[in-house]
Amino acid sequence: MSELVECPLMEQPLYPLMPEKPTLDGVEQRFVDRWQEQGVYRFDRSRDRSGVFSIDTPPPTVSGSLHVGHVFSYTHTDCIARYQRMTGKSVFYPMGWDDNGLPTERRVQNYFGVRCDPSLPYDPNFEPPAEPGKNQIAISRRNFVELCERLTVEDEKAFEELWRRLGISVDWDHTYQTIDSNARSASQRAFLRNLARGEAYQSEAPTLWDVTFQTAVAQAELEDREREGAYHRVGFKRTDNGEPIFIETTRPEMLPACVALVANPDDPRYQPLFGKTVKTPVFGVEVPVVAHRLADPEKGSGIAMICTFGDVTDVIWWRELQLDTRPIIGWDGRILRETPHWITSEAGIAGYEAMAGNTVHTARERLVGLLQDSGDMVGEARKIMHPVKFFEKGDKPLEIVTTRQWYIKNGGRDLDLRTELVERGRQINWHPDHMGVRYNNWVEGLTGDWLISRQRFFGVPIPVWYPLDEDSNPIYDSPIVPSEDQLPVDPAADAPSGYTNAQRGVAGGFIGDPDVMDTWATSSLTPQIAGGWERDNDLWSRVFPFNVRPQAHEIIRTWLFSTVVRAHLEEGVLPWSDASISGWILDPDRKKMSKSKGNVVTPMGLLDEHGSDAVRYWAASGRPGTDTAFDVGQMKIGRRLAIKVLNASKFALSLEAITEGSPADITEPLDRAMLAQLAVVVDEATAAFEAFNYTKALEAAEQFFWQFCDDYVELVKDRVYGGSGDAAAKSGKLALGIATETYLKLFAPFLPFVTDEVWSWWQTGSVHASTWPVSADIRAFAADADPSVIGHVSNVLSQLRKVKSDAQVSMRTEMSSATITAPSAVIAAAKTVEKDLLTAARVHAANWVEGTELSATGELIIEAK
RNA sequence: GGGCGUGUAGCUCAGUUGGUUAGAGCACCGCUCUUACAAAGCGGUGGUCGGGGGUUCGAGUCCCUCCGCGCCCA
Repeated sequence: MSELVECPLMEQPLYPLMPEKPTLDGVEQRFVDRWQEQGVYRFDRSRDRSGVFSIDTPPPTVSGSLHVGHVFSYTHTDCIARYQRMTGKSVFYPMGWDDNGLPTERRVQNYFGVRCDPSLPYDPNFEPPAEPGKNQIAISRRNFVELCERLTVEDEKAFEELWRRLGISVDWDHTYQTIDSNARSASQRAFLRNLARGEAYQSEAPTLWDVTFQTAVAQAELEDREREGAYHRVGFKRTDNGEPIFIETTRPEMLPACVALVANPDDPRYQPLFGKTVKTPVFGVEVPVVAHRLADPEKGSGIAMICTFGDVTDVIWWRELQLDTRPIIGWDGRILRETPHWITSEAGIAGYEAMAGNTVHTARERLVGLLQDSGDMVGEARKIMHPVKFFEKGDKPLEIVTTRQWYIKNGGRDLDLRTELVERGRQINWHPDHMGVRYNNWVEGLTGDWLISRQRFFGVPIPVWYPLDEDSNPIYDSPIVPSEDQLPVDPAADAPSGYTNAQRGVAGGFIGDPDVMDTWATSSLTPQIAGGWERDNDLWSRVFPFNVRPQAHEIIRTWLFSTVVRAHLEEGVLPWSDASISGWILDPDRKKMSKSKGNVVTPMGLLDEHGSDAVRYWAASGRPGTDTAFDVGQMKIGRRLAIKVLNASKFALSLEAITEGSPADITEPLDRAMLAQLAVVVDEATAAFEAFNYTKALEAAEQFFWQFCDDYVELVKDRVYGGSGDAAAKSGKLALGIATETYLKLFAPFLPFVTDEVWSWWQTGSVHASTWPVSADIRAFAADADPSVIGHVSNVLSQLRKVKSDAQVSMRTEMSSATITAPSAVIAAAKTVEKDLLTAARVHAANWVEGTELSATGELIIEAK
């Protein structure tokens, strides 16, 4: 008994919380819970704007599936967020869910077996059937939206679970949905202010139209797809002498909509024809031959027909040459049933009747038959490949129809605004820099304003009504708008002030605008929605303009640009100072990963298999803006790194590493040299993070850490055990402690779980709530040591190890003497730490020889067995 | 067709304003059961930097040109 009391060494170990066998098992769940309980990532709204770092987090489309790309890009942002938090900023990192739009509508239709009919009244007691029936049940828009909301709640849970498990440090108290009432209010408020300032307007104009979805499509949602088409060579007879003029068209079915032929003004073949007229074959309609620069002499026969509206070039010609309007395509994509008034000949009327009511495909077949019978078409159709415009989510070629739609000015028609928006793009700090070019190309290539109305259901309604005249015709020129305190409104369900719902659709009453806003018209307001614009002015003043918008490069033209437009119009500022653009995930064949190719991987499965830190390590190794290969190998390296952090830290702490001490305690040149190197690494990592280059910050930390483990720890081991006395041991313990604390902090943004695990053994609180290392503090302990010394010493140590490796003996083998040849600078460096070096290499005596190349030889002491 | 990016070891990638014999990790080969770590450690092999031309005392790096790949826009 008494012996135990008198023996201080039998007291508790220095770090009693350190486990006997450290492990990564279960760290994710343990710390996810702990962070939530302790509110580690809670936004501190006592801080003013200068103390805040705010992130305009991309709201994922929750009805889409989770994929590796999510893990990839959100990790990038999280690394930045964690760094900023550690530098002392209060980080505003909200999460949003993008529920709007077509994908959700489709899922709701299939899942519940319903379809939306906006003409129906809201049924507050509606319940969908337990199993979707054969026929879809028609329900009101509000009922439909409620089902959308019900379904997306489930989707959001899956996303939230993944983010938490991945260790994304968002503040879950600031979560929004792009369809929730705050988002609806913000979207409608912004729209009403655009309207009041003349920035939003409605127009009856040719509009790209998806016949499947029955909705208008904006320029930003277009994509060209290469499709097979065929040139049909068709003759138009001159009205003066009956000679045929041959055009080549891929859309012969548009012939009844023809308003002119067009050729390039410089084309000598057709110059004599300008000002003359021709007659359309079959229909016998007289049309002029006109000149325009956009007519391509190389294309087809060099002369083309202009129709209402076969393609976007037709629209330009129609507008600039002020041609007639002769539409023949309906909103359903079929040829209009009623024979147009401009077709008057008997043969023409008969020809039209053969096409009327048909799809364009059938109409084409019919008309080609007629043209061949009449001899107006020469030969067979000649097949070609050509680009055709599609809605990015659609699978039928777009038609152009004339409809009344809402627009917001975006510089597509107003040169001054365009100049301002180009300038805004220049003001953004792009990461990487070259992504700004995409913005610029897009803005300068705009051909019209932003079409924001959509003929869909699950979105934010356009908040206007129209009065009806005595004949029940809407008076579109004088829309009725709500006051801002009435928002959000649903014009399909709510009546405007001064009216009752009994007057809906009645002469002298009103109707609501039936349309909803484009998804981007809502998500362009994510800073406003998340930041509490006009809802929580206190919050707004602390977070706006935001610091950074993280996003993918393919939506620069849509999300990024539209957000700039809204902030510019409303606030006259940029919505954020920086944009950090992440790249794609490529599969090992360097193809973009996609579901259709069957090469996507379930993110949760990855986290289960490798651990969150390991997957994050892989993600963080993808440089900003760079496409990155999906690489399980990198995840395994990440896992090894996490385990190494665990083991190395345990070892350092078991050597009684300490952090309490003064610079005077660091007496050993080796320790100073290591700390000098560490200070440089801190500078590198800090500079990289300030430039949003998380990858470079990780590389700097990692490189230091491996060398620290391989060389410094080996070099200092014996001394810390007491081989050179107490003072020399204390110097090593303090240096080990400072280094351990520092590398844990440097790794914390990347490996949040393992670093907090180690932190919990010997420090209080969370490493994520600690402070980012300051190089000057470390440098104070390093005195004026040269940071390059460690590198030289490592190289010498390697050479001494090589002697043993070549002799195929254990590294524990003693050497009675060693001869080291090296440049003078290396010798000088090594000699400053000679005792540590020779002890670690188990060399009894060293002989230093100056030479150009580093090498070593030695006398090994082989003990007889 | 136009724009941007990219091409460095078998694979994944670093290579700062042009400056000694081009680096790291994985893989591979060899060694060491060493007391933090054998799912580990130590050592090593491996590249005419996509091809060609040019500027320069000197080019992975700058210029021209061609080729491959990716994305964006037509």
